[in-house]
Amino acid sequence: MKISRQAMILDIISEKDIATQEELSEELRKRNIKATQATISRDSKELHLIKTQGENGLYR
Amino acid sequence: MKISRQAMILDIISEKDIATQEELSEELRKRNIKATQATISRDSKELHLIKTQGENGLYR
DNA sequence: CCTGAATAAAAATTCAAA
DNA sequence: TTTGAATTTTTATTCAGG
Repeated sequence: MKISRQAMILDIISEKDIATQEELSEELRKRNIKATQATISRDSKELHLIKTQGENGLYR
Repeated sequence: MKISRQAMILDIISEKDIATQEELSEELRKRNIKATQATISRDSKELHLIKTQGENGLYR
């Protein structure tokens, strides 16, 4: 379900250093949520996530 | 020169809606500053620019 | 309306080279 | 140390389909 996946995404990036949507997909999978990069791209947009620049390029 | 190009980048994005590094390259060229996407990518990192998400995806 | 697979588009990086 | 050209990687979008 979309809402819970997006909530989980926010949870993940608040706890871990995530630099790509693929990494996010992997973390979701560990939590038994299956989502492709395409879906995460759409989620990122809806959640207004941004990739910080500078050394690491993490999602926030 | 790097410093003035980066200053110009900040100036451009404060005035115009810029969504891609190619657009930025074009705007620079209009101002007689030649820089490829690769260079702008590096500048973006140094300047800590971010792409906002949501409808437009502008640089800030 | 939501999603995945495939693809396109954009951004980051590598590899000379100045 | 900075850059461009080429390439790789990442992200956005298109195009079905559920």
